[in-house]
Amino acid sequence: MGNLYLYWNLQVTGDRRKLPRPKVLEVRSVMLIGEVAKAAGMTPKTLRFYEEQGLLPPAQRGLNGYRQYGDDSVARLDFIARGRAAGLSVSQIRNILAVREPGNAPCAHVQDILAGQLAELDQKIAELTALRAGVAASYEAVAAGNPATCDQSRVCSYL
Amino acid sequence: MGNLYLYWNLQVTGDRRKLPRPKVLEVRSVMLIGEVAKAAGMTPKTLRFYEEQGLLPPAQRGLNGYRQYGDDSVARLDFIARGRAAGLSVSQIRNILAVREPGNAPCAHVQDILAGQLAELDQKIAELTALRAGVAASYEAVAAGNPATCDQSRVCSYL
DNA sequence: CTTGACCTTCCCCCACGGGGGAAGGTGCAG
DNA sequence: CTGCACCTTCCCCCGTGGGGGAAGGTCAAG
Repeated sequence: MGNLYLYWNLQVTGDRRKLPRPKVLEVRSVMLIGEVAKAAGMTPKTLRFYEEQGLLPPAQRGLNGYRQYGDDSVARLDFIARGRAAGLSVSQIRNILAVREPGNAPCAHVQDILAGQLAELDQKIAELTALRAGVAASYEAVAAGNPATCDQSRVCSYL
Repeated sequence: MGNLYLYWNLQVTGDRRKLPRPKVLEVRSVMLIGEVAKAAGMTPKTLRFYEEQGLLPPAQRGLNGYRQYGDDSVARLDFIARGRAAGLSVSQIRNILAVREPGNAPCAHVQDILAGQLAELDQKIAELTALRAGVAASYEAVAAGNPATCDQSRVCSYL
């Protein structure tokens, strides 16, 4: 966990003279990618991947080129994690986040996406249930049959 | 649809003189990869892929290098298609077929695999059902909420 | 003879969600 | 000074189930 000082901010904008020393004007904490990844239960690789995929805005860089993250990044990553745990794909999460960018709440959009997710889940559940019924029928047939009666010409007459 | 003649068989072993002409000693029908693929509702690419993956034995080759298939291949491909339709992975199907190779019926093995499939499907259905419940709860929260009350610091307070 | 429809091998490509590891820079401690 | 742990970019890899297309051989018909 590093610290970001006004020192740095003003160095960027030009004048650094007459400014208080570091440790005096601490502005906000800055985390390295590994720390923020750990805080979000992910790996640095995953964070770079999310940035590349547009789930995270291009991170601020320190003078050494290191990515700098604040607590808001952890919150955003938590949101992403919740979305993925909810079965949303990366692109769906990107859609939600993109809609929010301008500042307007994406609730309606989120609602649409969630409705789509519900329909998709119902579809998948129905497919798997039908598949399960078919597999169960095959299983019953195999369990009831005698291996000796297997039709050699069909590899397995029960499947 | 081509025809395989004794002619070819004996040409391979050497002496082809004194042999009956083709069309006389027809032995069995031989299909090209495209025909057999079409009969099985697949593409030639898929058949080569299955051969590479060990689902099909390395095909016999004609003198021109073309793969040669018989009706047994269609039956085997139908088995594979049934297995895939039943949700079996390529490697699971390979296991079943491998067990059958020596000649013993793999019914017990098939039964084990189907039992595993059932357990796996039940697991997946349970997961998706739980996920659906969570998504539905989020949906209800979003639908009941007022966008104006969105907590800007949390991206979307309902997810 | 030419054309078209087959076939062969070869290698690269898709989505998905990242992981592995190389080669090189950085920062702090001993 | 030398480790060590961290960071950077880069490119390739996993598994799943094939698809696309190039470059070249083969075969029958017109």
